[in-house]
Parts: sequence; C-alpha cells; structure tokens
Amino acid sequence: MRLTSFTDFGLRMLMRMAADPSRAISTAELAEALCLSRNHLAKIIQHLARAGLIETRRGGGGGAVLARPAAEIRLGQVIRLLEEGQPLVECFGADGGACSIDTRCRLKARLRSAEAAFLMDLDRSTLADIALPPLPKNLVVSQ
Amino acid sequence: MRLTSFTDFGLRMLMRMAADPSRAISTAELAEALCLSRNHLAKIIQHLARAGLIETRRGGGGGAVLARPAAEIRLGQVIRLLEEGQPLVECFGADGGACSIDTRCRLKARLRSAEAAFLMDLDRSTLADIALPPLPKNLVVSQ
DNA sequence: TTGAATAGGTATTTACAATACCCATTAGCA
DNA sequence: TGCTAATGGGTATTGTAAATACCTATTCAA
Repeated sequence: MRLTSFTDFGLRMLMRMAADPSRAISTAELAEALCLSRNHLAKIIQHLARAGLIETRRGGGGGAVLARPAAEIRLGQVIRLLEEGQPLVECFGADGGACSIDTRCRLKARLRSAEAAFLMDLDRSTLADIALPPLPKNLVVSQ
Repeated sequence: MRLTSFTDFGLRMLMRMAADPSRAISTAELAEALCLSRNHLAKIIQHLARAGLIETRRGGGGGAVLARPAAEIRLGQVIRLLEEGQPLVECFGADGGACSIDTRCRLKARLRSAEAAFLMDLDRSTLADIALPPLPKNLVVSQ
C-alpha cells in the first residue's frame, strides 16, 4: 500500500502553510524548504488550487494561502484529492473491466470498505492538528 | 493509494484455491486461469509458501494447497504479507530518516493509524468469504 | 529412470512517477 | 507604462521499480 510522492509532498506543503495561515508562500520558498524542484511543486499547488483547498495570487508578493481555516480541512479530504485517479487495484481503474472474475468477485466490496475505513480514520484529524510549529528564525534546518 | 499487482494477483490466486481447497493446483493451471505468466505467478506462490499460508508439493501431481482452512485466513493478514516492505510514504521506509520535519511531524502517527484501520477492516473477512464459486465445467471464461 | 512439477536466481523490459525546461500570463511597483 | 516577480500550464526527459521472461537445479511420483 503506497501513496504517491505527489500526495506526500502535498501534505507537507499544507502542513507548512497551516503553520502561518495569513502569509502567502511562494513556490520558490516552499521548494527550498522541502528540497524539491520548484516545477514539480508548482504542479501540486495547481492541483490543490483547482480543488479549492488553497488560493494563489500571481505577481510580486504573490503565493499560496489556505482557502479555508486549517481546522476545517480534513486529512481524508486532502488525500482523496491528491490520490484521485489512483486506483487501489487495477480493476478499480477507469478501464478495469477486463477482469475474468468480474461479477463473481466478492473481494472488491471488501477492498472498497477498507479504503473507506482508511480515509474515515484520517478524517478524524484536520490540517490544524498537523500544522508545523513555526521554526525559530535562528534555527537552521539540517538537510 | 495503490496495492501492487503482486498483491492483486496473490489475492486472486488464493480466491481460486479456496474454492477447491482439497485439490493441489499447479502454477501452470493458475497462470492460464489468471492470464498471467507462469514465472511471475510462481514468485507469488513462493512468497505465500514461505509465509506458511500455502503448501507446495513438487513432482507429478504436485501443486499448491492452502495450509489452513480458508476460514482461518484473514484478508488483512494476507495483504500485510504481500505488501510487506512497501512503505505507505517514503519516510516509512527502511532508510526514511532524511525527512527535514522529522520529530516535529504529527502526520506520521495519523497515517499509521489509518493504515491500521485499513487492515483491521480487512481482517473482518476471511478467505472463505471471498472464495470463488467453482465454475461449471462447460462455461468458458472469456478473456 | 524418466517426465512432470516446483525452486529460485538473474536478466530484461516496460510503465509511470518524478523531474526538468520553456514560455505565456498576470499583477504589483517604480 | 515598462520592469520584475510571481503563477499557469504544456511538453519533453529521466530514473526507478514493478513486472516479465528466461534458464537451470532440484525434487518427487509412477
């Protein structure tokens, strides 16, 4: 069972934004903080923005801000979003009709149930619960 | 969130064995039934056998049989086994110590909890619950 | 003792996540 | 009204690990 690094990084970005919700953070700043390419990170930002989780502003002084209070953003929601289009097993995918077992398969329902349990458990927490405590300015983060 | 095809096929193989638990099924037969390469499938068999879930016998008339009654094999158990060594996120892996957030990370615990919820939900079912009903001999499975 | 089957290592292929690059667009500011 | 800083978004490339294939040794039954 594996989440994509897309999701992994998305979560870390949100954790950082939640630590200082009033400030707009640029992709460049986030990329440096997470030791990640700015371009890749920008893709995740765009995805989150399109989903309405964050708001972005272009131009000087621009960047990304949480669209809602961190306490109103549930973790399950975030992961559902970032993992969307990633099927748990092949036959859950868009074209997953080639299964020879098909209708007689009693496994599918149980996998779906377990997936729901996974997400529901995460929904018990919000972004506010995992926000990064802001670092003291003089503390250097070792890479 | 994704399971490997290794796990996917492993489950399907077990479903089939559970449908006819007294019979030893050869890898060749299973491979044909699942439209899968015999070699690849053999790897999964070996893994399951080493874990004690099934027993294999070489020589003529050999094959694989469930080592325990299907009703005693829980699905969570199977998936834990087949997915072993597959970390949910990078920092859960063996060398996942390079995280800049590290000790201040309050996400890890929640992910672990959700993963446990996923497996516990699956543990509510056993192999017997998802055993394939045996196909009538005259019915051809379309590929 | 022969043939059918698993055991298991190694090599190869392939798919896709991850990354990099480029240019358009937008907004603030002097 | 330019200039600069920032995102938007497409496309191309790379890298890695899963998936597959192949080969040979070993084991067992008849």
